Amino acid sequence: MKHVIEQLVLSALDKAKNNGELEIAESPEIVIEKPKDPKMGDFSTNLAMTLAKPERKNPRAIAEVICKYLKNGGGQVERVDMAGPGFINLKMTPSFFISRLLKVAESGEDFGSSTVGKGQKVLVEYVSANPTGPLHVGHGRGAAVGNTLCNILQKAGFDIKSEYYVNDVGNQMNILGRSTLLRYQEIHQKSVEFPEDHYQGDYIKDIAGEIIEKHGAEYLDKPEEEALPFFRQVAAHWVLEGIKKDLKDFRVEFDGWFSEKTLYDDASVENALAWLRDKGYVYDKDGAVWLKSSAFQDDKDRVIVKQNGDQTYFCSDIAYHQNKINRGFEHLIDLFGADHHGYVPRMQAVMQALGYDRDVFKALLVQFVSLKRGGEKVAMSTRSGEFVTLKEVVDEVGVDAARYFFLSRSCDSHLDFDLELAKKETPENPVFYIQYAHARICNVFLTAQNQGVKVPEVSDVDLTPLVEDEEFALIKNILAFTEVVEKSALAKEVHRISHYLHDLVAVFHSYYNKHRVVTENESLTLARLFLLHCLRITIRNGLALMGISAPEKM
RNA sequence: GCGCCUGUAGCUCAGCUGGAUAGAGCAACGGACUUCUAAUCCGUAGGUCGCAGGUUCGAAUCCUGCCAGGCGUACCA
Repeated sequence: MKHVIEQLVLSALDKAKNNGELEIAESPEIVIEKPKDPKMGDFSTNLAMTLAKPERKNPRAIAEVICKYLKNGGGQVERVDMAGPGFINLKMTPSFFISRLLKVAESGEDFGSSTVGKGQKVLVEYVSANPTGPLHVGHGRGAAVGNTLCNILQKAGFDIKSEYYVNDVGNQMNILGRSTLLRYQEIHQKSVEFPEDHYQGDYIKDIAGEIIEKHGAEYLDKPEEEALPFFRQVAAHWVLEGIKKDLKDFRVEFDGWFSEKTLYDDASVENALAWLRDKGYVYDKDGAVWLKSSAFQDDKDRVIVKQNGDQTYFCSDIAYHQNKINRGFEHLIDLFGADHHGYVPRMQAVMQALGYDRDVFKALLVQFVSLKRGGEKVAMSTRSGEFVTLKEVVDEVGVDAARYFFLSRSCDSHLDFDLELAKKETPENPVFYIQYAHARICNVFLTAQNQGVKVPEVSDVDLTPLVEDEEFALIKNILAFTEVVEKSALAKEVHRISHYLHDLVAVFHSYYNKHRVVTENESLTLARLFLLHCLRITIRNGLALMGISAPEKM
């Protein structure tokens, strides 16, 4: 919608330039805003103020010229005036909004989509938690944000694929296997010492128990070298399947699950290293192999092969990200927990070493979640196995509430997640506010239906009965949806959607309390129903982006 | 020490990349259900935007320096 206004302003500038009233040496950036006070108009621009310097004129004088040429705005501009230090305020005609509202109904599920992404191929990698134990709340935040970011980017016209990178090789896997083996022996009354750095969680005992069910004491007397691969494989599979299920239950699905192991099997890691070594970005020191990441703005060089010959995770990350680019992705977005932020410069260094622009890689850092229960902090520690899992949270508060809490805060601020609050079905809990609006609208349609009124078709609806300020406030808010999605996509800021929906729905609730929709006046009823129809589409589409349900009844 | 994030109403947070009188929700207080769901609405009250400088027509927003909290600073992930 603002693009249209932009065009109007641009053409006004052109005319002013052609008539010699303004110089306009270079075309300025047009910023269209919504004035704080609706009395000021529907749109405003500070253009005259930004032009003051290059034009060497008083901003008010410039504004006056622009206003003059804006007045013939193709019959869409009702009023244009200058205010304050040089703001230009525009008020549009009702038909300007009405004609656009019709398109909302036409677009339906598609409303909100745009082409700002220009079909650029983007790979979003998120969660990617080590498959050594169940996901906890922190992963949940990453999952909700990553999933929603994909939805938003897609809606904004990016070509998105999502991926979970499975670290299925390395020392962590060995420890997982060994933890399971030890528990297995323990259950068979064998006295074992369970090391502190092994996985303490009860799920390890569950896995061992399942192995016993199928294989009994078969592995009890086998040497560790023989038993370990089996336990490692079974445990890894068990954990990964659990993760997949938890995510699915959380409405998070991936386009792909990428196994780290395959990068070793097909020699990708080896080849990447050889290539980098050939370029002189890899060298040997102290018996280890290093990447010269300091050549690309990283603090220091990083080890990729340890003294003992094991590769670091960072090593296969190089091959993995090269692999992503080889698959044709133009932008790589990784979601990291805040504790991984040290990884960002070294990944950007990798991009450069591989010969790409460092900005091809973008990390989205998601800050920590601190879990509370009625204001009291819930302690969490992975090592001791005392963590609150995603599943537990979802079981307790439900998917909708959990996702809403994760998605309504900016990623780079710490999140206080209060389980008691998320669970409450009272006005203290903001989750239901949006859903309630949707249910209310559905109920209005039910009432209308019971009285034999049908929702009008786009082709024959008469919207002239819509005259109330609140109605136009609603229409304007609905029409802003596409821009919100666009901006949210470009800024990669997921939380804008929930704030937008909250504001949108507030306007509705207020309207609902003031005006009746289903009345004796048929043409008015039809027009209002149509407006609500468009509103319902917007709420549904917005909630769909966030992966939150839109209930018809509450 | 260095790096990243954060500091806005009693609490939880927005503030659209420098604009007009800093906004919501919750909590507090006062009102609105014989009328499409009161999980709602209307109103009142609540602020030295961490502190101090700087940049300009204009700063919560940009720059510098402090202060406070979180997270990093591994041949762990």
